[in-house]
Amino acid sequence: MKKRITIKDIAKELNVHHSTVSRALRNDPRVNVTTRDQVLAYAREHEYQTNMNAVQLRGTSNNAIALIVPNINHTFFSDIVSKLTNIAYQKGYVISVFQSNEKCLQEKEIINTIVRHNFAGVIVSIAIDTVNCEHFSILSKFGIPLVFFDRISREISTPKVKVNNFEITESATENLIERGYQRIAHITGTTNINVFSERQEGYEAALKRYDMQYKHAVVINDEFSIETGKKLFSELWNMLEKPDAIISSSVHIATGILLEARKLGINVPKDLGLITFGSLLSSEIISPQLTYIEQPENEIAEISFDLLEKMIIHEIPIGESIERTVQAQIIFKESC
Amino acid sequence: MKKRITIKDIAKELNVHHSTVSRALRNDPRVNVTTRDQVLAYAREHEYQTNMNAVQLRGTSNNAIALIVPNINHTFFSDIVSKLTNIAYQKGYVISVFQSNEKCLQEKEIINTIVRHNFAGVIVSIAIDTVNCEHFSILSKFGIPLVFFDRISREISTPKVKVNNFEITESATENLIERGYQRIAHITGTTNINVFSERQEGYEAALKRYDMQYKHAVVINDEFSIETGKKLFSELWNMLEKPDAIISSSVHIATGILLEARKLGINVPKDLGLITFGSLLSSEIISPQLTYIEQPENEIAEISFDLLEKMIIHEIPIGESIERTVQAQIIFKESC
DNA sequence: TCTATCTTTGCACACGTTTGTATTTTGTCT
DNA sequence: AGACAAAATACAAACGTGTGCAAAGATAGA
Repeated sequence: MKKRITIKDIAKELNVHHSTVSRALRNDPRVNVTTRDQVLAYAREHEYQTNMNAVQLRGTSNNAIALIVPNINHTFFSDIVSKLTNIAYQKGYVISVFQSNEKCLQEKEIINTIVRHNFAGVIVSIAIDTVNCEHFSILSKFGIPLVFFDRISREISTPKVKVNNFEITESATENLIERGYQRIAHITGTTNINVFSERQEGYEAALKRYDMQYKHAVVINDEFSIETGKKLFSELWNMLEKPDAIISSSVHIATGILLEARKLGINVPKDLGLITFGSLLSSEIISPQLTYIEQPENEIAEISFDLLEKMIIHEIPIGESIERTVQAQIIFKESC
Repeated sequence: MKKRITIKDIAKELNVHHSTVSRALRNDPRVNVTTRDQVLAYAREHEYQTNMNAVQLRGTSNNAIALIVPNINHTFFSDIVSKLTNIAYQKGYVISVFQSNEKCLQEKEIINTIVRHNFAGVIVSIAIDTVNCEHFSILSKFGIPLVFFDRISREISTPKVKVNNFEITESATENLIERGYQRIAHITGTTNINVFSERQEGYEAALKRYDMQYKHAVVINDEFSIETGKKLFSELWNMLEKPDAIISSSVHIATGILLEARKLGINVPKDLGLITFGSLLSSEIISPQLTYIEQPENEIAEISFDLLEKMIIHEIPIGESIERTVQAQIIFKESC
């Protein structure tokens, strides 16, 4: 466990000034080729590593990006995390991933951490728990680029990447109607999140256009789990006016519904139509296979990173209000 | 976009020296209560945030931990990432997650990044691609604590958390034998990873004890995907000596096998027994349900963090060779 | 009032880099 | 050889904090 080697150590050893070493390491043309090679050789041999704290303190450069997601272990987010990490790596940036656990308080503290550590930029999908987005404004105050994706805040003016939730849910609802379903229920999350409110609006728009009288929206405050889906469906099925089709914002919920329906001997898709947002890895093996709405994770990751990078290199000013929408699509299978 | 406020700014404004401000912010008893309150009030009002780069440069404290996993979007790892992130958050540490993509080269560069950014400690599960673990030794050289989990390196002397792969695979194999399966195949990964070699050894030990003549191990170099599983099984089923049971190291592979078997009209578990490591979220809904080996992700995360923290606070010296083994268990379902 | 002790604040340096400017060395041409 | 430009190097300051030590101020005891 030896002490970390610095440019001053190298300088002393080679009888030059440390500023020369600094320049040599960065291939500055002002330093003589032979001394540069000497420095590089010595540095390589002694495993010199730049101290990024010093570099960042000085404010010269900064390649650290922060990514905040509500959950790391949900497919939608873990896919995006994975993609973003790879894109960033390829472009010479380093991504740190943070998990808000859907809690506003944790989100706040993460933001503070990010400011304290001087990250070059932040990509966020906000927590369900978050109603007031005030804590994000500190980033702009400190001049830190910010990009929202999927779950965005209307209050904060900054680039955003979102999915066409309204249109795709409207379309899904219309599809169910045209297939003859009469009583379509919508299971979604709290409406302070744009994603869920837009889906709800799309659902309602379709019902209205087709002049359907049945309307039933369920807002889930529980965890989006299979268990919750089961419980929810058995409640739903005990109501006077049972639905004959369901659109679910969560594939876990939908899976729970499917399981419970199967247990109750309900035929999907005959007695119950089902469309869900998102898919499971094992979707193929489930019978009946779920019709699902596929969101373009790759595209979301790419656009988000692109926007952030443009902000970092000042191609896009901080606070600019750009909104990019990507297209989800319905993948028709057997459940409707 | 105002400039970041520093302790010197506060000092100037309050007509005290910045060292006093520094002490006040950290509740040093040496500073007068009234001036301390003044400082704290001013800091709060102007949203002062410590510059961690300066703090870390000075070497006073460091609460940043790095976590390297082969893939973020595989259940086993994303669960551990999620748990670890939460534990760390709760204890006042900040976790940055890195993804090696199973590539040794990326792993190396991540290690360098970690050294450059002065992380307080590292938790790693190594990439499949990694045969030579030399690049990890730089961490000890720089005095950075290191803990391996699941996929560990035998070469490096440092705390390690592993699963009882040998015993559990031996037990799984014995179970299949006692249920009457005669030709058991083992599908696993490259043997330079301890996880896979230990499983292979457990498999062989069981065969030997029961004096079974059929032995067939398949090492997968492809991606652990459903597609690979399908292809693999159709190959396997075309061999002269077909297996009548399979133990799979990957749930994706097992799922592919199940799908392909179903397609070929093979009855699971009658014609083919199947046990897999790991499970899918939707495992419940698949028919037949897969018998799987459950690994205690929570425990792995907890122990790993605990060991790392002890190293950070010097309760465990760097380079200490501790090995903790957690117990996996077989969850019996319908596939065998 | 004077010394002794305790409390509070100021001073200066260090952490490892980068960079503008000053200084030295080298090379070229007359 | 001398003058001058060009190349190479050295110097110093700065980024924001933390800390040992000195200094100043306050308090108390005699």
